[in-house]
Amino acid sequence: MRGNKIQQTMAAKAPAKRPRNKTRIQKENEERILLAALEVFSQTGFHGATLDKIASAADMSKPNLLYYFKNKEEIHIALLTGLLDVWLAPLRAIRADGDPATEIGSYIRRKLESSREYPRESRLFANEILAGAPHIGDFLQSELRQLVDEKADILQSWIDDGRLAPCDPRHLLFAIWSTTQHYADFSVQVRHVLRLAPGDKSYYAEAARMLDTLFLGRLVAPGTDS
Amino acid sequence: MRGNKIQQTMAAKAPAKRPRNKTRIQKENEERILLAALEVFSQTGFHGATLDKIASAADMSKPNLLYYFKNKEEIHIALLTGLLDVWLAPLRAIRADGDPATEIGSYIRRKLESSREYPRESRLFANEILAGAPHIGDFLQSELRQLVDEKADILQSWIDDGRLAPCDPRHLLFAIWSTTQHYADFSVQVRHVLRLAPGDKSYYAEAARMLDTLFLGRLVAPGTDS
DNA sequence: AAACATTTTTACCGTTTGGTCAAATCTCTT
DNA sequence: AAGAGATTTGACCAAACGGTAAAAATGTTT
Repeated sequence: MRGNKIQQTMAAKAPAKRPRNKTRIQKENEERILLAALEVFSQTGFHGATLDKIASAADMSKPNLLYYFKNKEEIHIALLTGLLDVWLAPLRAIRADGDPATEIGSYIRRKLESSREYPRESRLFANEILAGAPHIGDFLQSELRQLVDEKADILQSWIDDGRLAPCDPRHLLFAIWSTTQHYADFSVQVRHVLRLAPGDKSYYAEAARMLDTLFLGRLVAPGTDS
Repeated sequence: MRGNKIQQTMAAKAPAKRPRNKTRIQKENEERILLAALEVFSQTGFHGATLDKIASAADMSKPNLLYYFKNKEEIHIALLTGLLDVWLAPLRAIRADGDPATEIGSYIRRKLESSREYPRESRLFANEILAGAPHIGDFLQSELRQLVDEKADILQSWIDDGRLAPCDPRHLLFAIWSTTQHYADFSVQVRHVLRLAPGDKSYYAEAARMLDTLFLGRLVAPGTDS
């Protein structure tokens, strides 16, 4: 009841105006706009982004931009919904019949890879969640929750088999999400602490090592606690 | 050369207008404004916040608000700089002569407590970092970096003593920051996944257990990997 | 209670912003 | 090459926004 605006408008106009196949120009320009919007939204957030900035980033006039998307919100929603499948792909890939260490390790590597390759998408998502998820509340409650339920069951079965330490599987996922996405969302802080130049992404190698130790190894040496 | 605007303006006006002690009303109203601004900024980010919203949240007229802070940016900076000491307090408390497990465990608990008690502050900070830290870049490069250097040395000494697994100490801190702050910054997502109502913070108990297992215990059972 | 400083309000201003409209131009099909 | 439909543009608008000026009201001090 919250994130279905696209479908509503589509459905409402369906009888009056048939969808028509997309033109070459249409496809090209929509792609250009979404690319420009990703850049702008991820840098300044929804409210900080202006149609003028997006239009100029897409090398296009503002009215022309609004010929393809009827308003700013629609661009934002189009970006987010387009992102969600890619976002969930690493989690979907977890297999119940795999080895826990292997599966979790691969998942972490995929999420970390995702942070390194798609930092703008990560920040777009982070901005949306921080703002209270006004556009993807539905997704969180349906698709995401269902997928998490599924995968949590797998993790739970591993726990029941004694192959994974007893813990709340969902919180384990939170830990993986937060640590991996941190490197995209808080990259400015990471770079300042590590004294790296703006473009430098060399820290990802060390990050992978750290997360391996944390999730697959043992951090604190045994015997030190009383 | 980036976050010293307050001092500049203060210094510039110093000879012309002495600082004068703050009035009762002044102190009261500045506090009211900062409280209201925290609420608004943390909900909508810097650009999404408007002076009208802040003023009305502070139950005050806009010009009256601008009598106490000369513009929107100054309110934002005042909030952030006021936050930073509180933000670093948990890290400062790490002692070199303590037990690694105890010290790290306490640090995690303090950071988690911080997320639960000050979620708005956490989101304010997250928003600022996501936006590229335009107002606290200096802080990240100086105070934060120096403190991290200090504490990283402590962690490194524990590693050298074999009391902590070999890892990059700074990345260990990143992992603690991200996992603990996640519960404040991404609380909407956490709640949706866990099927909890908006105000419900009951997940913090389970979060603490998870992070203990992760950072102080061993997640994946030994012997499962080939 | 007079005198002074502080605080608050009313009215306003220039700019930015999201968005519209109709005319002009371009593209594709026949 | 003509016509229809798709695309692009320039001119424009109302609302929202950050901020100002000066007068009015209030508080404080003597």
